[in-house]
Amino acid sequence: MAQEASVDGRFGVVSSPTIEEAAGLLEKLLDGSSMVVVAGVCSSEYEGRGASVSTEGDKLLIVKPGGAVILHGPRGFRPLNWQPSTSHTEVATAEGLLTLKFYRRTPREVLKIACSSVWYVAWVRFPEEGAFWMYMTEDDLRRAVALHPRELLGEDIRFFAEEKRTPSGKADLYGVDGRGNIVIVEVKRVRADESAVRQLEGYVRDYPTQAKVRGILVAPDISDAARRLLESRGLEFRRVDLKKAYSLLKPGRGRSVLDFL
Amino acid sequence: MAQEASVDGRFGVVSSPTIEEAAGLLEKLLDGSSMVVVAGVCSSEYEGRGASVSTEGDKLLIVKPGGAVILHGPRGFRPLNWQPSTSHTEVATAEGLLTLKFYRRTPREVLKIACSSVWYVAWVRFPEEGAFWMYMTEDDLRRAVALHPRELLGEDIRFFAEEKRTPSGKADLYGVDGRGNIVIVEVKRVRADESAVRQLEGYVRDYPTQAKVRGILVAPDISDAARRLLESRGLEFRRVDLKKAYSLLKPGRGRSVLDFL
DNA sequence: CTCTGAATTTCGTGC
DNA sequence: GCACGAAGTTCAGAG
Repeated sequence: MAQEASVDGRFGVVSSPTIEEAAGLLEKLLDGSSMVVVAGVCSSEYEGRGASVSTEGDKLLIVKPGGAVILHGPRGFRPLNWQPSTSHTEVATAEGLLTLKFYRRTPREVLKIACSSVWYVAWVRFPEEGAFWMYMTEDDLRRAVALHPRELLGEDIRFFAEEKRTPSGKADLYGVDGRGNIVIVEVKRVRADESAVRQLEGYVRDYPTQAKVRGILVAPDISDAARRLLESRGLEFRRVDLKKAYSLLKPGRGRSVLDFL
Repeated sequence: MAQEASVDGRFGVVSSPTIEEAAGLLEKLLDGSSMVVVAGVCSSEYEGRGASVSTEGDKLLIVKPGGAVILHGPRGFRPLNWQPSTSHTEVATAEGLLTLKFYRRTPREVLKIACSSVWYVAWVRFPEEGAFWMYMTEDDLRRAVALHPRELLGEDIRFFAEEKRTPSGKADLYGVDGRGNIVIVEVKRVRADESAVRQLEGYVRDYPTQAKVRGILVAPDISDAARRLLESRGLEFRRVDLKKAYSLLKPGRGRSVLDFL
């Protein structure tokens, strides 16, 4: 039998609901006003860009106001199934099962969940969103390199373009070195691999000139295979210290974020 | 004041706990035995490979038996913060806040969460994991192409290698066409973009022969820019019908999964 | 361990 | 809307 606890205006919890009670609750809750959690024993089916099936097991279903649907199993960081947004939702009961269907228009896909038991249904109404900031992104690193080439690359390069379109894609940085050579820089904030070299190779090849074009891969590290590929293509690698790069961007700021590294 | 509901062997819910009650509960629950959900008003801080901060807002914290930690805000599919696995967890109360710290060894990173209110704490003990299958992956498509080149590519190609290492990376398929040309195939299950062309270009260039090597990009679609790049490099594109490809793999099976597409 | 590439990748930005 | 590339990407498979 269902037991309710603390169902006020802000949030609510109902534990051990019957299938019918859960369906009735969700009918109301899945209107986009609430961040809803359903825990129970469920199976799932996804059809769309791919297809997947999961058999009965303990699952955690999260439905957010924006229409994001996330189904977690007991293990792993990634959800078993999901829908980044939903255009239509159906709640029903059939043969002792709570069935939920989440449809998406583009791309066309559907996620079906069937629960034989529901441990609890919990929700928070009109949840408030805090602010969120992220630091130490590739954008930050690229900006640091563009502003401080001498400190980070060991030479003076005057950069004149960022994120410029070429037939092969968008290159990070374009500049001219002390001898007047065109320099194309590809920046990675993680260890560079072969795909990074392929990117740089394409951008260098695309540059419309007969003159020598230098290609420099800038990253905190590079894999052996990537380095071999890079050298065979006549490209260069410059190791960059992330702490140094990020500290160059905000010289006055406290470095608490970096101390941990 | 805390209200408990249905705390039996399998799962439990406590709503409106005090900060101290929540801390006491989590102290016991975060031992790897349970799939735990905490809803409350929290802020977060992450430091490690990158760094991020979120201010107070309604959050949903999920901690799984394997040590995965996932912090969701009210919107979006992706969590604000996470830890794919945790090596050490700390629960404490300080100045009216519930503080949780999740540490990871490699890479070295830490996620700190501070909650001023806790709406509820809910858990499922020793959750059972169901089975999971995924269909219509790139592997499936590659196998279909390798087994049915005539139907899918419009010509007979005898494939003799898959996923072979080259200096530029690992190419999907190697074969010989009717005229004895080497053919390298790159398969994509989604629309092919420029990076797919760059992959193929590298593999073709790496093939150790003076003779002509054909490079074929096989995908359901290709972007305009990718097609231009592909053609400028003398490579080929073959459109493949995913339904057809997947049905070739399992001719006898029902096609319910594909009917939706 | 590292490396490589897929992923129902999602997400943001620019066109 | 498409397209391109980053992501604290995660994940699995191979070496």
